[in-house]
Amino acid sequence: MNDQELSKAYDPTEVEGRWYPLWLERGYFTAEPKSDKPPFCIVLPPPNVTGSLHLGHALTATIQDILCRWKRMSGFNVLWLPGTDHAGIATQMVVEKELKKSEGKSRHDLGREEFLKRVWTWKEKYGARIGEQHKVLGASLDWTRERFTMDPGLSRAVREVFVRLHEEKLIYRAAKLINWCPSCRTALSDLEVEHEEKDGSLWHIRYPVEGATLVVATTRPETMLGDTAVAVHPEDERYKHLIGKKVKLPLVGREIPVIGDAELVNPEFGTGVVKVTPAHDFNDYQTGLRHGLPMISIFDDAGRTNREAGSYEGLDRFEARKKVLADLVEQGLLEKEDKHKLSVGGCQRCATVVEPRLSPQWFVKIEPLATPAIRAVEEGRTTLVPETWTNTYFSWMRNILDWCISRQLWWGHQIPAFYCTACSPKPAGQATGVDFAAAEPVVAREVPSACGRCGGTSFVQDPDVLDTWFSSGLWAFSTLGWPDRTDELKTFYPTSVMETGHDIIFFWVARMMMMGLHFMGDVPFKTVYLHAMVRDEKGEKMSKTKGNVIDPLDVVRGASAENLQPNLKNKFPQGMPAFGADALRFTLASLTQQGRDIKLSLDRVAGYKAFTNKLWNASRFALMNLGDFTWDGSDVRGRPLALADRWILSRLDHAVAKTHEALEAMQFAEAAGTLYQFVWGEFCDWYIELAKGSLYGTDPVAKDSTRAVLVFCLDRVLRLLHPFMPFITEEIWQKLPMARPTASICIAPWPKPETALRDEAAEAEMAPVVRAIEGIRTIRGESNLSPAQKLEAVIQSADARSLETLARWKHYLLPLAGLSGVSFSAPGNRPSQAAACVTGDLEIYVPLAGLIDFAEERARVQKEIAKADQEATALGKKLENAGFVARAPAELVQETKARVEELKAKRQKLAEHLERLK
RNA sequence: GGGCGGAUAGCUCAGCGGUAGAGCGUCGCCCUUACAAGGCGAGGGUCACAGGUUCGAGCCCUGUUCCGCCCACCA
Repeated sequence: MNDQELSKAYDPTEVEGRWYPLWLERGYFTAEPKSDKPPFCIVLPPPNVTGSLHLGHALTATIQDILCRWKRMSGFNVLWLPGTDHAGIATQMVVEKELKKSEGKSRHDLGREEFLKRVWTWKEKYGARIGEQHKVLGASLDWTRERFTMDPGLSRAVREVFVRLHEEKLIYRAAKLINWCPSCRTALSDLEVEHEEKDGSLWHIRYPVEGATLVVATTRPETMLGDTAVAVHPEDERYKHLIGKKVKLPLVGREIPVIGDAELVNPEFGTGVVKVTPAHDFNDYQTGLRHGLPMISIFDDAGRTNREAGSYEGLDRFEARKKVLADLVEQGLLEKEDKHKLSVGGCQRCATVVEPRLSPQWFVKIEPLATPAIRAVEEGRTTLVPETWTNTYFSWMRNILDWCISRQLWWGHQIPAFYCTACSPKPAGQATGVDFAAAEPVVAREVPSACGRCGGTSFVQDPDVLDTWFSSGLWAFSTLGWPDRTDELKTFYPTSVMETGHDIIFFWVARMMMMGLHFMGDVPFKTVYLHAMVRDEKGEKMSKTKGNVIDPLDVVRGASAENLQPNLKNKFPQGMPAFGADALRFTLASLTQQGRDIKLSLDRVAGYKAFTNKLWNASRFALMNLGDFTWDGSDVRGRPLALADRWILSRLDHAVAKTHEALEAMQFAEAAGTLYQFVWGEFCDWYIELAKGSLYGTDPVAKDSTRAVLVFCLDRVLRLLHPFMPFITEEIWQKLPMARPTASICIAPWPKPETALRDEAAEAEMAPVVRAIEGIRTIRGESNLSPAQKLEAVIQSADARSLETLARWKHYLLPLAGLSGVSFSAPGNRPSQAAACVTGDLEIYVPLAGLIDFAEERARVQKEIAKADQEATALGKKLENAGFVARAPAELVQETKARVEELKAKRQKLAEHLERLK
């Protein structure tokens, strides 16, 4: 049996590296395109290829792997499909940054083609790294079906969707006011703008109007260069007579009208007069449309003032603001500046203040797509878990605006719109090229062969690319082979569960719902499980700048001190130990409470690392004591079982049922907690200790029964734990001497509850045994007696059956309570010079003459009495309450009465004992 | 301005109508031949505050105060 022996301490680093390659080689994670088994499918939310995985990814991977491994063991044809997202703007930025750092070049120095080569190189490197990280975590992904959003197949799906939506007039091109990042120099969708409350000013500026002065209030004085009206409320008595008159715009000299607009103007706010800049503010834009105002763009794509700004041309937005204000002051037109809080929109990627800008872009007309997506959730075809997110989903979907999908970037799916170089308008001052803003494109799956207007055969493709989320929106079916009608698509669509973070409900979940319903005619997934955000132990968001990022791989493999972020370095000055993937996964599962942020505490990870060690050593104990026994898989109940055996089998079955129920309800913390409690609190703390009697004894039949139960319990508990801790469970499972139904625990059948294992009688019989042992242990502990000090106990009870049970299982009592002997008798004739404990119907006395200070024992007993009194008084009050007796369930009233009686008896016995201690 | 979470033991969190729980940390006694990453025992909470419903309330309702997040065009 030497080869079966385990090392004394569990070493995850040694074990975890071994199994994954084997699982892969044997194809356990490869889904069958067609199968008689029921399908279960999750598509992994594709991580961005920007860099490495963080703890949020580890959480996602853990939860999904728990579900997939559980379903796989439960007989499902599981497809968990991995992949990565090209993450347009984010990836382009990191590569640009690296290029700048390593070669001092910009992407423009390289040119589009060369730059894209660099991005692909980056993608290969980081895409592979992400794959490796998932393997380290044990994620049972089907790597034969790995996808990338810019794979040829997925790109084809993108073009197909674009063309079809265009044909359906759900994609259109228009010059509208859009969010523009002057730093990234691209359009952004509304979602990519993050609003933040900031301290600003409200400037009051005098605008001269025929014989009078209107004072406007603005937070952005520089935009006055593009003002095309001044608005007042049509009912405002102060100003209504001025509507229709002309204002002479200061600094510029342009004459602009005073208009009345009840929607834009709130007469209560500021001065009640609003300057209108339709080309640089969303409200003003709408106002401009309502009143047919001219729209003057005063900024270029870098956010600098253009020719329209006249003498202010060539200034950055914020310089322009300073200059405008200075000039206004000089001309005595600035009335005052008030402090003012305002919400400023910043670019999601670079935080630059977003500039609303008029620009020709591509849009998705979203309302026709949103309506079915709303209905699908209303009708319960897709359920959000926790369901509190349903309202969030609805409120966004019901107020949705058209989606700007074009980006002025290089990295991404280039828009399949083609411009005929022969008949398209040319940009001013240039002989060649196409004026994209003015030209009419042909939208097509491939480059057209000839121009429908002029017959020309030379085309240029729209240089813009699509919003990254456009392709991710197709992820649930593009990855399965759409637009081809593949077997995978037929088998696995709709997918079973979408598991992702609640921060991307709008970006991703909503878009997948819309695209899935539109192109597949069915929801993309039946359940959406939205997990919480992982934060550090103080509840702060992890970020590189804060230095509180925890790299999941460091947690798994350990890290030297110099490689740790500052906060971790403080915690682990000697470096961080390797906790192992199993411990990290178990921690994440244990902290996954629905609807709450996860504050990851490394102390907790350490606690679960200890748990893996506990499981390891419990198994080690079993292996050391199995001799040449091999469990043949036969029913353990066919053997003569001792009380402890029957009891642990019954408890195990409770754990099986509870774990299963918890997983069904996606209560991962509950499932993990159940298993933790069973393994540590019942199997290790009680069963193993009780089993030692027969294992070390001489009765071969009893010995083999215990051995069979040990193996049976371990087999089951390892299977239950496997979805949470894949590595250690496989390692131990392979070592158990038993007939294995499958070559790997990965595909071993998931344990089902078996009522035949339930044994209420055994659980009831165990109760007094446990109570007696705990009572004696308490006496020992409170008296500060060494465990080595063997004690004699006298146990008395009026209930002969209790005494009989205890006597029968005396060999359980002796070792666990540390007794040299025990005697049983009816109450009365109590030992003197003894410590006492009254528990249930049991009175336990431990003679301690010469061993303890009886003054302390008296104090202890008095405390016990006080405690009993306190509880009895509280319950007594309840019983005196007529309402309680009348209305509470009879059973409860009965229980309460019984408890009071018990407490009184206990008190009585303790008091009598106290008398004898004097 | 709307909406959603959260506030329970020193820390991280369970519990969501019937006598307050776990892990870690703390304090005792122990290197008892599975495990000192361990064993046994103990201490520790007016369950944010104020009302209400109920025989009974961390648990349900109302309001208040903090903390966090999301959405929203108020210049």
